[in-house]
Amino acid sequence: MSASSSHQKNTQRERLEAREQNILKAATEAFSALGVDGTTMAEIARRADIAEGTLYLYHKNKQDLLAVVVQNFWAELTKGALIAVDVSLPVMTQLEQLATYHLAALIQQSDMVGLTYRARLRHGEPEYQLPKIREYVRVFDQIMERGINRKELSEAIPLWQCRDVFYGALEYSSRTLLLREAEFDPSVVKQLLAMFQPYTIDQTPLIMAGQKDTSISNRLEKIESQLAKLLSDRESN
Amino acid sequence: MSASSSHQKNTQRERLEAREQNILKAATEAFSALGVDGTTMAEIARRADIAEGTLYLYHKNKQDLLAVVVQNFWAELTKGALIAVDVSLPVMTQLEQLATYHLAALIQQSDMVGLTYRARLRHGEPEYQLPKIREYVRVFDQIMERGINRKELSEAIPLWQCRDVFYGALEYSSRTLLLREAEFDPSVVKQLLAMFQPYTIDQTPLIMAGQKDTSISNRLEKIESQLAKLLSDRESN
DNA sequence: CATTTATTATGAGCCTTCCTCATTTCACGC
DNA sequence: GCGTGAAATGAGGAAGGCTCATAATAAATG
Repeated sequence: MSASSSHQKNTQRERLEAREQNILKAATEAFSALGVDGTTMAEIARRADIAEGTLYLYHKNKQDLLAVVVQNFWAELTKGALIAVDVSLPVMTQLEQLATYHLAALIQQSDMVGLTYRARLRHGEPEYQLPKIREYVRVFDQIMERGINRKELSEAIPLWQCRDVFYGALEYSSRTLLLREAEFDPSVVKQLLAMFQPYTIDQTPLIMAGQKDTSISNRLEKIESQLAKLLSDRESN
Repeated sequence: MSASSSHQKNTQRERLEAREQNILKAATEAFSALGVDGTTMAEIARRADIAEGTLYLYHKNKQDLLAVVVQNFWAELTKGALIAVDVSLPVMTQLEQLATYHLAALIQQSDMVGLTYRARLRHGEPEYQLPKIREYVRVFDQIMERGINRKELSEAIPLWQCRDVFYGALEYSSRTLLLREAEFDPSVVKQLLAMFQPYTIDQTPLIMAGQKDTSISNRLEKIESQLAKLLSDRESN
């Protein structure tokens, strides 16, 4: 089966693989454009240029096909996130990169968020979580672990709660921005990261000394960032 | 019902109202237990003890019925939230009450979260937001406004971003807790509120008096110098 | 090449579900 | 009672998910 060079163009397996990709692409575009309920299996078949029955050779049913589409999306997102994050930088910068990447992706491909909620609903429903999403979430966890190892983050940081704040806030923010038909807004990321400041271990000895009153130092940080923002805004005018 | 002794039991309007409530209850229970796709109009009609066609005298279609169910849920939640929050207490305490109430509700009625996502999908889809949810969200906004008025919160607080962090984090946290089959966890609320600390204006005179703390004045000086630098840079352009 | 065998593709048709509408039942005033 | 308008009904149309008997194609064999 290896010496298939004599055959026409592709080995059977390759043709099947290509067909599979074709179906995935057709389904993704259809679901994205028309929604789950608005998309019929006939429509997907038409877009993939195959018969309706053929779909069922590749996917058990519509729900299964949707799950594959969604999983594929998150797998691609994971690849992009790993590229967007530069591990050589301070972890707070890495978090900023991830947050920026994530928010931009949610805004740009907002349909996929809805499809993801839909794909989770398996009919035997312990609210199953898709494996590829787990992998994506791990990108955040890895950054945090790195932060702890490098002593840039407190060991006492409540990891999973921070994760929920991070992703939860970004998803809601993306929805707000879309609702207002606004563009990507970097201040969202800024504000969010500012909230994680209390968990950072400042590297400069100056701050180490002032660590006793976090409330005040946070307020100052707030002023600093706002000031910076105001100034940059003025500059752009 | 006592005064209308001449009539059988109820006036027609009351009977219709009761019927409406019956349908709402039947639909809510069915959707909640079986999911949207798992619930047929026939099943709802059966539970409400009416004919299938009758459903369509009260609701345009299945999607519309779902929307009514979901809206009703959020309206009830709003009532509960207003009771749960004691406006005489400090705003941070009010926020804690709201967060606790919200998280508990999401955990206890997690089905409704899924139904809500489903109800949002109108087929002419600018990702419409349900009015009753808007009202619910206002509970948070009112607390924040109160905080600003009472000088317990900074005026510079980015309201909508805080709102997204608040609700986004709580929804994600509820999902995490459910996934682990864990109970309500008060530490989630604690951690979340801690992240809002930077926006609070401390009321104790202690801090007011300690304003000449060197650490603070040092950092203020730094801000001043940065500001001066930025301004001079700007001038030179 | 010819023939057999295995794999892959097809689409007519079944079944379920949403929804409509012609018909029937009911409530109420006269 | 009786007529009128409102409310309720359920049979049936329409549409979509999915199956399966059949056809086409590729691989294996002589």
